[in-house]
Amino acid sequence: MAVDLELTPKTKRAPGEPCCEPVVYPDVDRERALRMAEVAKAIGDPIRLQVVDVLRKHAGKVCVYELEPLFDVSQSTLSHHLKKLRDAGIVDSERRGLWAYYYVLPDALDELAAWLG
Amino acid sequence: MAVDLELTPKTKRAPGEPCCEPVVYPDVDRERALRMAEVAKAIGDPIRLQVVDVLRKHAGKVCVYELEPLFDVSQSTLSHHLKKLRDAGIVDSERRGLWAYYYVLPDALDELAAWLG
DNA sequence: GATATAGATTGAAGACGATCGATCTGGAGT
DNA sequence: ACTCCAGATCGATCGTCTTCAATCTATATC
Repeated sequence: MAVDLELTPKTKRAPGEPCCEPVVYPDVDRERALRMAEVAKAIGDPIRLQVVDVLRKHAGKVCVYELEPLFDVSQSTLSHHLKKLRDAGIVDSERRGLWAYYYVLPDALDELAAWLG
Repeated sequence: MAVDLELTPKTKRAPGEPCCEPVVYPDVDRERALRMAEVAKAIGDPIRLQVVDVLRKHAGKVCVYELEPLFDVSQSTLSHHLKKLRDAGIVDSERRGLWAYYYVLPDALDELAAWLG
């Protein structure tokens, strides 16, 4: 039960059989991982992913009213999804009269896209 | 609610003020959205994202034993995260002796990466 | 066979997410 | 002023996620 202060991992391994290459650290640091994971999580729902797809293809602005019939969820649920996308910094909206126009923020997906390769 | 087959939206809009362009359909169909969202959700956690990053940078195989000290979570939590990545089809593992070697499956991230641009 | 170890699984806690109907808000039309 | 409508928010339900300690399962060494 003696404590081993060597550079080797916390317990001995089978002699003559190295486990694997030396310990490696992630190239992506925790902050970057948090940012990218937040974006990934936001598009980690099929409805939100399709919403982003529609908004991207219509580079202009699309109002929630037109979005609604495309998805098989209630108005409040869609509104909730849009809020998630807003909170993740992927989309933003602009109000004109009764309608709210949504659009994908430029560069919002770039870091994740670049990491994915 | 299913997509409305009429050309006009379900209620009248303010006269003289068109809401927006005609209804558009997502280019990404539901099945593709489900597949991509599953992958996005799997990397939608900072630890899992960093795990994938380490495994990708070390195109070979890295065992869980080497992975453990890199992350500030218990062994069972890390094992659980690895299972999520396996279930999402992002990584796979191979057992050799006591150790389990993980690697990112080729093409696993391609569809999402391509969609993100 | 006995013991140690890498890793998966289980069970439980608490936080978080998706969804809905109902309600609230604030512009527009009458 | 009153009504109507697009959209946001609220409150509730129910399921999933993250996390841990504890246990189980193979494999390796003695």
